[in-house]
Amino acid sequence: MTEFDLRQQRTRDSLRSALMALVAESPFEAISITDITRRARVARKTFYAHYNDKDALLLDCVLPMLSAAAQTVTQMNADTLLAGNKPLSYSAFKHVQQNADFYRAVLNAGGSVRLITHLLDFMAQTSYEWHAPIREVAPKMTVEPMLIAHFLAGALFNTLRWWLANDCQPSPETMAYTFSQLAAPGTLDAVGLG
Amino acid sequence: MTEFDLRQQRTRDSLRSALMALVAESPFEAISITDITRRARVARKTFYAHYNDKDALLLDCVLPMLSAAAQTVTQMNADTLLAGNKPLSYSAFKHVQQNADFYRAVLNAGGSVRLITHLLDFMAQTSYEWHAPIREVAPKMTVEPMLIAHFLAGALFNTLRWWLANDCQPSPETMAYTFSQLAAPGTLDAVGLG
Amino acid sequence: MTEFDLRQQRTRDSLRSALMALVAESPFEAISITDITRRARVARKTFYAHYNDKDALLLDCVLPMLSAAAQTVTQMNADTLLAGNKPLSYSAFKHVQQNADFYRAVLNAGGSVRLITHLLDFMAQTSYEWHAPIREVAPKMTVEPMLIAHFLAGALFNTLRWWLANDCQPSPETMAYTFSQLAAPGTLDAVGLG
Amino acid sequence: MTEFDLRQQRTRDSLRSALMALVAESPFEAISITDITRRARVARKTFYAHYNDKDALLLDCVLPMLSAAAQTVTQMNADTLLAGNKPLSYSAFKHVQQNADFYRAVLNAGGSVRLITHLLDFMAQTSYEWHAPIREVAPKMTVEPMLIAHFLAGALFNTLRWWLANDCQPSPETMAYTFSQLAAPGTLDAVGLG
DNA sequence: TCCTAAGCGAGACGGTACGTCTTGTCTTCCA
DNA sequence: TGGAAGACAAGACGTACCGTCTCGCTTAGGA
Repeated sequence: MTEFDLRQQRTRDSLRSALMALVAESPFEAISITDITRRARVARKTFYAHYNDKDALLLDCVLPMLSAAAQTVTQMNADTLLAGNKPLSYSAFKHVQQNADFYRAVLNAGGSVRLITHLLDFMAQTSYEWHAPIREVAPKMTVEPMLIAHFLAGALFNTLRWWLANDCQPSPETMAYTFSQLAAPGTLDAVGLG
Repeated sequence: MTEFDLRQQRTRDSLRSALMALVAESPFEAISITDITRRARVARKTFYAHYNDKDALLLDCVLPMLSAAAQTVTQMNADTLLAGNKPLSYSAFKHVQQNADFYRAVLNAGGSVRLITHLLDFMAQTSYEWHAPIREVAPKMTVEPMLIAHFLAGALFNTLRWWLANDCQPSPETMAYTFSQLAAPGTLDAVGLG
Repeated sequence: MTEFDLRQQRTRDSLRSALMALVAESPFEAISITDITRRARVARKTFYAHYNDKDALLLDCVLPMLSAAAQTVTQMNADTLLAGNKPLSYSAFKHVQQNADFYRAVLNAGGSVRLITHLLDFMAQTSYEWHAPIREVAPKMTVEPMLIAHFLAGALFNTLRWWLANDCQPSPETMAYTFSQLAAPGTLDAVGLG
Repeated sequence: MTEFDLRQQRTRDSLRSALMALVAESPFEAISITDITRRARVARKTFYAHYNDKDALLLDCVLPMLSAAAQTVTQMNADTLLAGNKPLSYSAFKHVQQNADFYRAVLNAGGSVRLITHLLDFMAQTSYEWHAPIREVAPKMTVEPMLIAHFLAGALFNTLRWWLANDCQPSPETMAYTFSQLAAPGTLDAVGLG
């Protein structure tokens, strides 16, 4: 019961940190389940008892971080959003900077399609939810809100990729400001708040 | 001499159309080189004589289409760019619509990281080159131009993904117009043309 | 522990009998490892976990039979050797007759060099050991004993080949007698027992 | 067209010496037709215009040497055979000594079954023909002559293998004498000339 | 001396085996 | 009973070789 849960939790942790360690050494594509289980000192069978495949483990590494990062700003209301000197994207730049090596390994040529598409969809969804308060005060919605969400998610995603390739220069603060500068006018126009 | 080139060209064509056919049937990830060579009636060795891996073949399928699509607007000058009623993104939406099944198969969970990252970089590069005339007349550049290019490339990329999932509704014309509506204000601001 | 050994033993048996079956159908040279594993319902990897190549498997098929055949006469002493009405070569003729199809397939043009040379060396070695009692009572050794052993091994080997091509006619008893008739005088002379 | 094209002869020579050179460097088994044609500066197609496979070329290298060696003693008559101080096997030992590296490479584990079995049969046939004069004067033939021929061929063959492994020690003369010492008594007995 | 058919080099190709790798399933034993 | 250890079937991987093929160049032998 509790004991088993603890053991299982420990196994999952081993697997997660094994993958994180391996990703720091070689491209995700090149890492085999054999590599992961060997590194985690875990039996092959045990891996499959917890995850269906490599990508499931990868997502299990990333999702908790994402939820955490997302929640830090979810409670903001419309006013803060429009007036805030720390734009929403700031937490994204900060989070990516803190895990730069990991994201560099995973969002480029040797990385994981599954994670990339999941990230794009997750960011779009989060963006959609974040902007719910705005939609409530928006005078007119000339553009499908989900389209805007995907537009912003894609823009942020590729800006992050460029920034990672650029050694995370300039600072997250500057990046977040610039991103808002590029993104805000068009999206506010689109909801009649220009 | 000419003969060899012709034979090789025919082999490449076989491989390309085999891959296109297979991509229409099953996710790219699940397609093996054995599948491709069997379908193309080509020996395994011959595949490797022409391409290093599956992704190289995939890129060879896509790049010619991309260059063609890109060139249709490369010659436009700054005036046309600013005043044109057919925005640059239009050719992208049109092209993707014409190959909707292919891109749906290749840009989602079962697709190719290599192609996605290549596409993002290619679109950023193309965007950068397309906007060269604008940069020449821009009064001030407050934002690194390459950052803008990646911002736009990501935005367009994920908008296209959403649009593909949405059965290419609404029309390419509408999409291109909406995309400009979202993208133009912020980017023009950033170069002092707001 | 024991279980693993049993499983491995069963795998080896499958492989051995698959090869024996295939050798009865087509020349050894023409049998691929793919053929063997398919017939044995065994994975390719598993084959290589047990043997380095086709010849190693072939030897593993033959060696146990040879040791068994060899041991049936190893304990004979010098008296029996000189006086015995069943000469040493008899067990060879008998063994080959019982596996005639196998040896026909494996000792001729489509066969295995590795096995042939191994057989020649094994027969020479066995001959050398069998004749140890004789050497102890031999008055003088005018010829290097190992040379005699190879002489006899080669003679027996090729006599067996001719006999196999001759449909194992005449009987093993007659052959063994004839072989002794041809071999004994010269070899006994050479050790001063003529 | 002349039935004796100089060009074709030169090509065959190139192939033969290429093979001889390669055999001196690596085991026959490990030599590919690609290796041979590259070494001989000959096109792949051309190889197949002259030989069906590697073994055919190998035999074409060996057979002329063998016929030559065989003919040096073919004219001897029965008297010379029985009284001669240079036994028949002498020419074999001499020939093998002159091509020791070649035969070492080709008659052992990495060698050619085809050549070994051909050699055994050739030697038996030659032995049979050489002994024709003896059979004419033999009072009684208690043993099938072809059996004797194969007995002697095998004995000589394996004696040669042992001798090659022994660095061709002792001299061909001694070996031929010893070989006769071992072989003659039994075979002469068998034809009633003991 | 020229001409013409052959021999030939170069090398792409289909087919197929190679030896290695990874995946997901299974079984046995230990804690 | 959960997990470590690891054998196994299935089958893809990238490489190698074989035998066939097409193409022009070269060249010998008959005109």
